[in-house]
Amino acid sequence: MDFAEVCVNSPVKQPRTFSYKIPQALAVETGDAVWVPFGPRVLQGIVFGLTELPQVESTREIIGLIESQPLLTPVQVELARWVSSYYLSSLFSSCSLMLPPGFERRIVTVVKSVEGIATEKVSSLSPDEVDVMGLVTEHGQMGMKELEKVFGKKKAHSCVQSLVGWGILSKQDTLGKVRVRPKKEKFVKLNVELKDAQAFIARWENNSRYLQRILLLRLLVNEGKPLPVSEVKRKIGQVSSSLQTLEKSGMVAVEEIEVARDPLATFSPGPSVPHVLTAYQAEAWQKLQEAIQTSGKAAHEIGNYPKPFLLHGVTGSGKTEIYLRAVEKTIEMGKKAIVLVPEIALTTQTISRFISRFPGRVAVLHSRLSVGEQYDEWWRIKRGLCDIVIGPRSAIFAPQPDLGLIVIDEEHEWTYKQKETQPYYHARDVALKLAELTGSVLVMGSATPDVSTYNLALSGQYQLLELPERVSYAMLVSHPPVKVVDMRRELREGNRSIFSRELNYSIKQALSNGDQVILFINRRGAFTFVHCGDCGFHMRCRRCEVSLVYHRDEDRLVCHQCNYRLKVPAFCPECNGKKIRFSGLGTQRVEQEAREIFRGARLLRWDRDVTRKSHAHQDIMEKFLGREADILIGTQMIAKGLDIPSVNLVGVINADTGLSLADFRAAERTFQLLTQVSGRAGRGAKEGKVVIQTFNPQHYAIEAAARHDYKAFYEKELIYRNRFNYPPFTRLATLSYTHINQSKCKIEVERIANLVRTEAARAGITDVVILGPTPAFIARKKGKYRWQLVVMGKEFHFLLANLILPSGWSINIDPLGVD
DNA sequence: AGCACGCCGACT
DNA sequence: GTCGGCGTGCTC
Repeated sequence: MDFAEVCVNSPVKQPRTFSYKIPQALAVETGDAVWVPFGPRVLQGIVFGLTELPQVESTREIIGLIESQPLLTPVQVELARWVSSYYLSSLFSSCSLMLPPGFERRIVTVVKSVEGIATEKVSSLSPDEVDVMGLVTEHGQMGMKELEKVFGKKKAHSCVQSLVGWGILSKQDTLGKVRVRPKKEKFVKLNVELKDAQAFIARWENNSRYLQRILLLRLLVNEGKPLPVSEVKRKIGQVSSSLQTLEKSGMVAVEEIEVARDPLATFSPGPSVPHVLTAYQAEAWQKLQEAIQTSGKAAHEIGNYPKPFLLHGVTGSGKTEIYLRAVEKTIEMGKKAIVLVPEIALTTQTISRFISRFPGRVAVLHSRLSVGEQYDEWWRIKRGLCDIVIGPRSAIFAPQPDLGLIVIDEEHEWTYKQKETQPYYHARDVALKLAELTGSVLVMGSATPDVSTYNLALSGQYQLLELPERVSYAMLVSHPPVKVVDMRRELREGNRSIFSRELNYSIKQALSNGDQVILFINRRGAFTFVHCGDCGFHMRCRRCEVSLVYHRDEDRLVCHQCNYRLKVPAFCPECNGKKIRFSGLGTQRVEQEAREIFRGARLLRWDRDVTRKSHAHQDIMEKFLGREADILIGTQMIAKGLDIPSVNLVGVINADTGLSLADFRAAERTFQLLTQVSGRAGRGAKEGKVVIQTFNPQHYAIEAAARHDYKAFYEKELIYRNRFNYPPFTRLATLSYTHINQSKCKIEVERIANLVRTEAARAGITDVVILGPTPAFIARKKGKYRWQLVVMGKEFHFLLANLILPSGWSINIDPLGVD
């Protein structure tokens, strides 16, 4: 094998590998990170495979290894290949997901002045060139980036080029700074026999000049192991001089040892409660246990990997206990696990249970960890030191060796789909592929499974495990009764408050009983719609096609898309009218009105505006748990993970906000959210109550949520999906294009639409429909127009994979929601 | 990123 | 017919 197929970190994203010759002296294997020449520069690359023959005749040589061991396993290389081809993204971007944090290093161009320039050359330079030369000579050397800042990109480049041509300056590519390296700490240890040290102590301990040295030696003798210098300093004060003397005399040695930073410091382990399984739990556990046992015996080696599990369990049915046992069993079989949770900050209660059940063996991957901490964790995992990796969607790419189990908690959550940067992957789909590649057992859990997931479970693709009962502290509890209030009727009967009479009464009742209340409203801000009472003009963001929301605490109009902020105008910008009207409902207004109506009640608000600070989630949760507030008002955040026994009433202020969205998944989302919110009530000893306010009381999503009836919802939803041929009956992809010029944007999208349609016809593809061009749901974002095509069909992969799109385009496979 | 290549307009 | 603007594509 003389050649390597390498995917390079090229600024032009390439979905393929390039062939390089392996130098005689270099041992290269699949998964290695290498430096390779690429055009005029040196780039980072990942070896995807070794071959006898290159793709092209003339090849260049690999420069060297970046790390002495492969950073990706063969399975990960395979997974990267799959991610790239499925999501139509570059190979390197897929690898990036799996590489140690801070791995990517840029090339920095540095300009230096050349020694001994003949002065006669200088006289023929332009004034700009003289300035550039002057600045560079003054600093000795300068980065190209800095020069660009001073002179502008164009000028800097042209001047540098001619100066280099004259031989006055020289240009060199160097590597950018390493962003992270292992954290090292100085340790001090005894460098002589124990008895020699003791003899030294005995001899000098009464001499005051030796005080520090004696203290230090005693400490080392007593501890019997190397100690961090920082700890020594903490215990016996300043020691650097005596340390130096002892080191010189050879009594002690100081060395640097790599240490891991401790990211679990912020998690307090919860109590580890032994559990007795209910009959349903026991049945589910039985099947899961069998699968873990067989897969541990490498059944997948004959191409027979275990069928994924869907654990459908109502809120509070004890899914976490099943996960914990599955992890335990997996470890017993000598394998390791990855546990995915939707959002670390909102699932601390679940994570604490893992940490206390498996102390010292859990790695929690948290986006709030510093890059350094993330780097340490990556290597700890890679070295096989963590039996369990818990994290958000990206944790599916953790370098966990000997993988035997993948758990996806709250499988239906949308946070599992990456939508900020390419590849736009879904962690659930990646997990399915990874489970297949490693023969791991995959457990997806949810109270309200994704309609597509449940459909696959019913069709036998997944094994369905059902937990239909609620348990609390080993006792069976019933679902709280849900009262649906028709807000049209409230209006008709003269109640214009945002609280229905039912909810108003229930809150007062709960407060007088000393119970806690949760109020759910799915929008931030105070008023979500601001318009002119005279001409009807409505306040919109000037860069995005969305309404501005009035935020009372800062007295500003805020764009929830681009964060643009604006003072409320005193006059209408259109007709100069004075009647600026506020309407629509957000958390701040609910807080305000609740303050007026329920006087004396202590309120707490939980939305993105108050959680921007780092530990805010934890703070709010603890405050509410510690009964420092009576009413908690919040957005979806309160619907997740919060397990508070003393909450007896949950009020949904407006169940319809999600329903009105132009998305075929609107009903599903509403059902999931309402079910989750309702699940917050009555987790303790008392029976809870849920009040849902709505203008659509007959909507099937609301009716089914009120009856806690997942199956009824699923059946209605599936009929609707089938009628309009939406997933799971088809697949979707959106191709979107952004451009500052509205008409250019539209023309380009029309061009591609025609291209795709022609190509589909030519290739004889009949089951693919191309919708559009249409403006995106948010037709303009941050000043750029957005048009898109929606591709619907079962087999569009071939069609899209061969499409060549100019820059400005992006493809989203299996998109979630409107964007 | 940087360089080659090519297409089009202004000039000898 | 030639020179050179820059827009586009390629780098194993």
